[in-house]
Amino acid sequence: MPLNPERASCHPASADRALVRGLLRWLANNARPFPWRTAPPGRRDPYVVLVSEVMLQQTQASRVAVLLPRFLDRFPSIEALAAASEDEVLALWSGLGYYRRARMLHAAARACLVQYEGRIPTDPEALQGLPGIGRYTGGAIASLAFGLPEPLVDGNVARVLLRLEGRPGVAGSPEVTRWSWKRAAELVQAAPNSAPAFNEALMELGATICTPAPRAPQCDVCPLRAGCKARQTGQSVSIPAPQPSKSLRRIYATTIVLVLSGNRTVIEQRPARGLWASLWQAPTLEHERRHCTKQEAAAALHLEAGSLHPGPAYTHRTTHREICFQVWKARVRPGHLAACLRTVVRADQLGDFGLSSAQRRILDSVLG
DNA sequence: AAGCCGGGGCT
DNA sequence: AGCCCAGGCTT
Repeated sequence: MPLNPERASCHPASADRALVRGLLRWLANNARPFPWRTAPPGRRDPYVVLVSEVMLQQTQASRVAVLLPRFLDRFPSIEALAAASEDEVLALWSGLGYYRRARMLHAAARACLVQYEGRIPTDPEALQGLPGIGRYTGGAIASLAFGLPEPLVDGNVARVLLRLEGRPGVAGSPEVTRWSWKRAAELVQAAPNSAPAFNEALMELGATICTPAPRAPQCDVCPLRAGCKARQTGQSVSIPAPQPSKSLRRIYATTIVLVLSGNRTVIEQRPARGLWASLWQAPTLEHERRHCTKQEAAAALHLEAGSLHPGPAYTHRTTHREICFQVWKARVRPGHLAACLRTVVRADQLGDFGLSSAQRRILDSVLG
């Protein structure tokens, strides 16, 4: 008689408790110091947990470690964030990518003011009702800030759990997601009082020891190596299976950096939807198949073709786009600017605007 | 269920 | 240079 798969994956609570204990011992000596880890897990400032966890979505911790302090310095409280303009929030998010997160975080701060008297709710259901907060981020706030025994599963946790179990599956697939949350909930139930530290330990182990391909996991120093099925069967590297590759779209972008007296330049705002939505940039023309010609670029800005001088060229890659930038540079007098080019800023004011990394790099290189 | 949204680090 | 990682929302 075949085993019921649900029964076959059942774990004795005593084994789960031992696993939790092992991880907690390991975390005590191996947690990396990060700006959002200023208090023990379960007793952190909910606002700092909210901001850092939204930043950490799809973003490496080392990157967040650099940019979080600047953000918290400017917006030290949920009231300060709610009172800010969206433009300024985007400026402080510049360089982090996935800029919709910044808008939703801003909206979440305002929602907390309106609905919860400026407090961040403790209930996971209420948390998930806030913009930009899903199952993972809601669990992280409930657990790491409020100390509740809530499970949480991010990419690191899913990978660790899959390898422990020797369970194949494609990262991020619905089936893997379902199973990971169920397993994480079982483990949290095995030691509800230690849930926050346990959650953090699982994520930290995944980030530093049980690393994703192509980095080889450091199984020889893993606190869970004795009970890891993937290690026993030599499958650590092949679990989880890679996601099917996505198609890459190429875009040809022609950017014209206008230089005015006093080291000033002209910027424009991108459309509210799509790539780099609502962010600022030097005037840019985008095409599907080729760069526009020097004449086309000059005509679009009502300049003489002779006033354009070649600048740097480089390719900017994102997950599913390749943007080939061709840069032109033109010195112009303020009185000769076309009407559509009305936002003139000093080079040293560009930090006050939300710019993509690509535009930041272009403007920095041309304006010095 | 599938597609959209950046950026940086690894080998 | 090429390949990889990862939440939440929208459609």
